[in-house]
Amino acid sequence: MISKSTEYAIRALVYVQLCNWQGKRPGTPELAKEIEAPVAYSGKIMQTLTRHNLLDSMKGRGGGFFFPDNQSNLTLYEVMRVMEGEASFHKCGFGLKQCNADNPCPLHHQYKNIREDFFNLVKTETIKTLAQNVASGKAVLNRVVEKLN
Amino acid sequence: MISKSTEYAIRALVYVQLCNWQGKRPGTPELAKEIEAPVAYSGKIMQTLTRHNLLDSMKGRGGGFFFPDNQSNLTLYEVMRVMEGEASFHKCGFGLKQCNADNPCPLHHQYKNIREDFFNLVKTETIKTLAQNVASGKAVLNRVVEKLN
DNA sequence: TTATATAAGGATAAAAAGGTCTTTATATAA
DNA sequence: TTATATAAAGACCTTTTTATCCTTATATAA
Repeated sequence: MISKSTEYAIRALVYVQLCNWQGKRPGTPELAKEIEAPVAYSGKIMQTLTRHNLLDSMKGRGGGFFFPDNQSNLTLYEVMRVMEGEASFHKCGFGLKQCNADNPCPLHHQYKNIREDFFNLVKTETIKTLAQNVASGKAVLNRVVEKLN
Repeated sequence: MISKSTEYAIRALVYVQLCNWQGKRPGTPELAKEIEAPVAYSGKIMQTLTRHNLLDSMKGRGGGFFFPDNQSNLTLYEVMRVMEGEASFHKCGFGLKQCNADNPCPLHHQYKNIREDFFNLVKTETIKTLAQNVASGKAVLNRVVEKLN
């Protein structure tokens, strides 16, 4: 449903947002460590994201990644579309090339609901909303955090 | 969400069910053609399914695939579990290794609902229910059927 | 200006998923 | 018994996804 690369991308962007809120611009090694992804591969993914203008970057000493005005209203949909393409949202759960109300696969109507719920979710949630969940301590970005008593 | 191999498997099983209802036991070439999948690869998939006893087969002339008593109450869950493993049902949408109510990823609660709906769907639908949709003309198995006026 | 830290880019490699080919075992029919 | 049709099995190949390595461009700091 969501590829590993897209997962890395979303986690990375959430981390960039968190850093930006603190006036910082993380670089690839820092960000890769935080999201527990390979450094070089994370670099490639960030490259894809900046090439598609999902965020900005600065080269050179002190450089890093950041959002314009340090705020991201990117939906997960936009991230996933850049990483996997629009088609990934519309595929038949049964694998048929042609599958619609007129020529439904045997699973069409039931699967349609789930696909729509998913679509709605990624169109609603943004990097910012996810980052807020982390900032407020309601969610975690990577490894399990020890709970205090 | 569902791999191509699992899609082939489900489509093949539905076709076997339809044939069985007509007192026939399809072989690999026939079945592969019907579900529009590569013959040799279909053979491999059928091998996996019979090895896990999701259906029976007969070698030799006049052989083919069939369900005991010509009826299948296999859920899609069981097919998918054999093809992709139990883990595929429980993965975090965000890619976290540890993700649960105590240590939720930022998408945990919203994604949980979708994953549960999907789980419920594959636990409910069976090869037989899908085959019934095709037999009654409410759904198609493969290519688009021309509609008569 | 020079050293250094960074993102970008290109080539390659490793792993996983999807797919092919050839041989073997087994059942049926002539 | 022999020929033939079939599933099973094993080795291999191809494509896609994930990942690595090395070089280049660019910004900052000393």
